[in-house]
Amino acid sequence: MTDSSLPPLDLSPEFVEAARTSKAWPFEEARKLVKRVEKRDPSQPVLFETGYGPSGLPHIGTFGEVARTTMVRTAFRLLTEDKIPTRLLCFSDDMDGMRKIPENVPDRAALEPYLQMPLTVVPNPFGGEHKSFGDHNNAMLRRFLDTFGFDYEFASATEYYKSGKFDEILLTAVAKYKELMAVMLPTLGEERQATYSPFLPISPISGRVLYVPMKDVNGKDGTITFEDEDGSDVTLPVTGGNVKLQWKPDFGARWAALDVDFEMFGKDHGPNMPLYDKISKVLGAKPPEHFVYELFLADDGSKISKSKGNGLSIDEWLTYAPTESLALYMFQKPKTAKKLYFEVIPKAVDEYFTFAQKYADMPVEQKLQNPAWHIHSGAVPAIDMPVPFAMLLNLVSASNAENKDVLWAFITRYAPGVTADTHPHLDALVGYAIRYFDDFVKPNKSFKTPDEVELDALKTLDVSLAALPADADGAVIQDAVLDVARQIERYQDPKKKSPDGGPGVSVAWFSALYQLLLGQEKGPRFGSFVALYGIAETRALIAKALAGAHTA
RNA sequence: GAGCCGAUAGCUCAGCUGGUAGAGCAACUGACUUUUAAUCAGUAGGUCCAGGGUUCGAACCCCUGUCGGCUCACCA
Repeated sequence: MTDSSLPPLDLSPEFVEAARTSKAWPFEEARKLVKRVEKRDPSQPVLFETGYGPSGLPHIGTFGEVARTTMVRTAFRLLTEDKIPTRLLCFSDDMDGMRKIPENVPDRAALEPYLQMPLTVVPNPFGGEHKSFGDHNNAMLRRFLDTFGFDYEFASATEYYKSGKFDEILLTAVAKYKELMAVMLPTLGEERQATYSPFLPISPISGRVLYVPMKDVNGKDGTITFEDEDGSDVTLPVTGGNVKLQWKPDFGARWAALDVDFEMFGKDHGPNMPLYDKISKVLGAKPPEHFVYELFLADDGSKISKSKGNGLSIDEWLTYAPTESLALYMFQKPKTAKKLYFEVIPKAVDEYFTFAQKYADMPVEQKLQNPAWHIHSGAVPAIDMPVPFAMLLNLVSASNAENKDVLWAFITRYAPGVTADTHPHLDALVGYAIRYFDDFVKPNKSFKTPDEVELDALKTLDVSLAALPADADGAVIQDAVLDVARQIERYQDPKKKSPDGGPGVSVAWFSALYQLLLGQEKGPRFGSFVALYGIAETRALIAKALAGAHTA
């Protein structure tokens, strides 16, 4: 991944000008960055970082963090007319010890001997090409990010530690051990204070990451001395991957070592921010600009927890809606706790397409406020979306559309000239709508078991449909359906009149059809439904109802 | 206990730099349908949490309070 894969940005003067005062939050953040680097050598890249704890799978928060960071990055590029290079580093803490065995791995017992060892030492429980569990998770992360086309560079903590990229900062940390401790100790409880160490040696004996007190810290030699697992004192150089830093110092040290300019994180890190900053300063760096975003809540306002299974996973979202809709959700109000549950999806989808459609006609100031600009890193595609997603979801259940063709038939009727070929984005939404139908509408269908009268009625209807030409239109079919009901007392309605003056047909007839054939209380206009759905297919529904197959 | 966020129509939320309150859904009415879905047109609905301040003017800015939520206090 290089800069060249970033989309080109419209850098015309009115855009740059508008960016300077734009209220959109990515610009607010980016302006802080501009100030930060204005006196700096402009050839030095501005580094954006996101962190990743590799003990779990990438999730919706991972997406949000990278997407939002990219939005700030794009805003920064526009503000600086793309004259200052930018990088986005996704840093994986894969040298952390495996503190517990994840739930979602095969043969958990096999991992037991590797507890507390760096994740890049733990064998990969999934087997396959990746050497370690850490490598596997890293690969998952990269595949995940690549799916969305993010521009980023991947970094592995293990690689950075072992290759010596952190040696200099580690030596500084040893030299400033006392200052580091002075920062850390007041934040800890008494018990923890007694054993705390910013350095976590990797035991040469067991290979585990040790949380042990330091017996000696030698700034001159760059070594630490501690009691290893067999009780003997061991002295190790802090460099070369022998020792890693404990979480909080690790954060600050990484910032200092890499000259990170910007990093955002969730509210759970918020209170630690000043601490990270202090560490970073002790180690001689200017801490990056940061941005604290809110966490998501489940629909009842409780926090999302994977074990509870509340809330919504990224897979669930992307099963029913395009990525852009999720990106929109991430763009909107990053600082307020938003509820994340299924019902927000259709709204996000429709809003996204509305924003994307309006984009071209907006004045520049509004373009930069338009979420679509941020979602697409400035390159907003031209989109025509004649049918809202919310309508598709209604339509899909109203029309019993089990496949795209049926749904498309209804759509083309509603919006003549609109087809899958002319509107590929809509076609994608149609696909999502069908999944929604399969997963939410279908399972909730409840078919009525036909009684005597209904059995007879269905048989008659079947015969009558069979007599129609295959290409009969909706009106003809509707008449045939009504004719069937006219002969049945239950479905006669004296208040209405048939064309020949006899009693009309009651709505009960159609309700019965929906309940018997579609498993729904309500349904489409029956004649036009059959025309679109197919006479043969409708007769198949009837056959099923007659056989009692629906209720089984 | 500390920090952050929120409180606007029945529900979910918009309200950008202060200028007579908006949308979607729900409700109701009607149109199209010889009857049913979608659709379309329309109607109704709000002391903008409370109190004070700044202002010609506050949902918006400042202060105080009330209520709700989340995060952190061990670990990443």
